[in-house]
Amino acid sequence: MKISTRGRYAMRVMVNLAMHDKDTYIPLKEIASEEEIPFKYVETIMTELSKNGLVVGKYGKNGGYKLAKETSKYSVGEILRITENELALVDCLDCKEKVCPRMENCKTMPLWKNLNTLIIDYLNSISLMDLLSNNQEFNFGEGI
Amino acid sequence: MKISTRGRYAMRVMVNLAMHDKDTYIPLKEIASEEEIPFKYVETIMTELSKNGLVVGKYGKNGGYKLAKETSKYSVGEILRITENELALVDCLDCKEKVCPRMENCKTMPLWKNLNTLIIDYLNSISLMDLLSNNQEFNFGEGI
DNA sequence: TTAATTACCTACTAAAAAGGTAGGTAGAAA
DNA sequence: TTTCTACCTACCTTTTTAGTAGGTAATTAA
Repeated sequence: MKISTRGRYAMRVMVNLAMHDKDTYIPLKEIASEEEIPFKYVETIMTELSKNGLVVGKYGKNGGYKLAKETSKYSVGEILRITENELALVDCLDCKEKVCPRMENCKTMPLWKNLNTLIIDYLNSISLMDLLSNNQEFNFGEGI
Repeated sequence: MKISTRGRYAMRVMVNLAMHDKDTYIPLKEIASEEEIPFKYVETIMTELSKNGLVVGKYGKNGGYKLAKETSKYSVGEILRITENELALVDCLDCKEKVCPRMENCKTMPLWKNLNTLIIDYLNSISLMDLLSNNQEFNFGEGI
């Protein structure tokens, strides 16, 4: 029950990009060193984000990565969905998996289902833009 | 970002116990076969639950396990806290870990912190008794 | 008192996942 | 044409997860 390093790194890189000028390409080398993330590792993450259209890469000198759209248009959920291998909390919830034969009268299933919904809904409700603000609470109540 | 098999098994065993008579000891062998969980594996889980006082074990013939208290007195959170190794979503949130040097100006930290609180609060709010009801929603709104 | 039954304990192992490396090729700009 | 960068493929190491094996220690029924 942990967010993987991949997912955390991805979020940090996205935030980092979000803090740069919207239209300039930032070399990954820079980001990696700023964020203290192993370059070669983050490279594999970025390739995936790029393939999924979340960032735009550009070859050659003055190349690098930039965001593909406005920070307000990214949800945290869509970023993590790519870097974590699907966000389903238990395999039984993952449509791609064969359905569990116990499902029908499994007393614990609703728990996972509800928890999963809670998490996904929350992650989908937070935008990359929200993270940039210094308000530590964004749209989640009560404080910490 | 998955609930471990350990945690899921633990929940199923607890629910199973909860459906039996409150005062009779149920041999683990029975539960394991009913729940189709490898006996030797679930044994290690039960020992832990027992050591932490969640269930009471009794040796010998007519021995087995029973719950230590009313089903309404268990929160799902307290069961999972034992079987998952701490529920903290990212290590940075785990008090036992050394504090991350980036913490101060980490833009992603509030996200994890809030999400973590959301999850823990939810798990703590659901009781074992809630799971027994056929109402698939217990105290979580909107439906699925 | 003995045999059966059960929890409890310790140690191991196999498989999978996570985290990280290495060494390239392809494309673009100075 | 050199330099810089993304992008691709394959591998390696460590950690975690899931599961086994083979006992010992209480307890009860016969």
